[in-house]
Amino acid sequence: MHPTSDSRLNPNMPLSPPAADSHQQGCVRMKLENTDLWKSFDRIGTEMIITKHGRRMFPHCSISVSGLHPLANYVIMVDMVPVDNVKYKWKKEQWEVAGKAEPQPPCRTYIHPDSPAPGSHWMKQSLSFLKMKLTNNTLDQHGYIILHSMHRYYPRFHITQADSPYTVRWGPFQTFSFPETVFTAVTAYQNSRITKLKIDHNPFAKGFREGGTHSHSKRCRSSGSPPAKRATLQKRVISRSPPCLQRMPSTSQSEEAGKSQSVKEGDLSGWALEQDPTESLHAELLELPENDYGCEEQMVPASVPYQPYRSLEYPRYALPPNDTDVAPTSVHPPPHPLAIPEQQLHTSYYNHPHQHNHAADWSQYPLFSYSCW
DNA sequence: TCCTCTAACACTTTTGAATCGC
DNA sequence: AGCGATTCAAAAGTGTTAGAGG
Repeated sequence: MHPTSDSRLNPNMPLSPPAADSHQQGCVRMKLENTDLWKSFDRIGTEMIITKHGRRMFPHCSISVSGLHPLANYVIMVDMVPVDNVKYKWKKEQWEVAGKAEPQPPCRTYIHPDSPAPGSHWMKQSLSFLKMKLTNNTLDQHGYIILHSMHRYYPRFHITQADSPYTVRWGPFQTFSFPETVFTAVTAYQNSRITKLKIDHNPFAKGFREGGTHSHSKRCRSSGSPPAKRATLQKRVISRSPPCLQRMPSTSQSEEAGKSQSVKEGDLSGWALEQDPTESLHAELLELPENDYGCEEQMVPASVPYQPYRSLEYPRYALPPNDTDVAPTSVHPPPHPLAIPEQQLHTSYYNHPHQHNHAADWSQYPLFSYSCW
C-alpha cells in the first residue's frame, strides 16, 4: 500500500507530495555514524550516566538517513527501549543480575529538533541527537528521557512522514536500532575501562585528563586558571576557521530556529513526549500475527508486542534491501543478554532466537504520550 | 556493611552578545 | 548601515569523589 493510501485511511494525516510514491518507506535506510566509537564502548559494556538534572549520552546518537523523498516532510525521533526485564549490579568487575526490573518510568520520545523537515534536509548530513538527555528523575519536567539506573536500554529511531509532530501519530513509522548502542544506565560509572574510554574520547572530560587534576581535583587544585583560559581562546580561534568542524551548523542553527518556532507554533521539536506506561491504548493490537511485523523494525529486533502495534499502521511496505549499514536483521527480539556468555553478549546475541517472555514489559513502550495529542 | 545516589568540585567546551574592521 | 570576523564572559557539560541514605 502507498503512503497516499494511508492518508485516506487517516484523514488527519498530512498529504505527501504525489512524487512520494516513488520513495516508499521500505527504501529508507539509516546508518549509525560513529559506529567505531560505539563498538569500542560496546566491547567493554557501554554505560551511560543518568542524573537527576539530565545527562547527555556519550557516545551520542548520530545517524545518517537515505531513501527519503526530498520534498516530503519527515519527523525523526528516538526513544529508549529496555533490553530485558531485570536490573543489574556491578560486582567483581562484571555485571550481574540483581533482580527483577523496576516498574518502567514514563516512556518519552525525543523528537529531533529539526523536525519536521523535508527529506532533502535529513539526507543532507548526519543527524545528531547530541542534546538528548537522560535522567533518573521520574518527575522530570524538562522532557528528558527517563530511565532506571542499573537497567539496560537501547535507543530506537523512528522516521515518519509528517508535517508536524502533532500529526506523527497518524503516519506510518519506520523504525531502526543498532546492536552496538545497547547500554546500561548508571548514576556513577562502574567499569573503570568505560571511564578511561570516555575520558579519551569526550572533550568535556579533558578537564580531568589534562591540567593535572585528574582523579585528584579536590586535593590538587591547580592555581593556573588564566593559562587555561588562554588555551581555550587559542583553540577557539583555530576552530572557528572551519565552522563545519566545530559542530553541525544546520543542526545548531535549525535547532535554535526550531525552538523559537516551538514557541510560536507549539512545535514539539526537541522535546520528549511522555507516555504513562500504564496506558495500554494499543493493547488490542498486540495479538496480531508475529509474521506481520518483522520487516518494520530493522537491524535490531524490538519487542514483540511493540512491533505489531506499528505494523498495523503500515503492514504494506516491503523489507528494505539488505544493507551493509545495518546490523543483521532478525525478526526476533533479543534473548536475555545474560543467557549468553558475557564475551558473546556484545557480538552476537541479537542474532539468537528469542523466547518472548518479556512481552508484557515491552508493551509499555509505545511511541508517544497520548496526552500530548 | 554494601550498594546506590547526589552534590560539589575543577576544568573544558559551547554559546551568544559585544566589539571591531572592512 | 550592513556584514563577517573576533573577543570575551557566562553557561553548559564532563568525570571524580565524599558523604548521605536505604
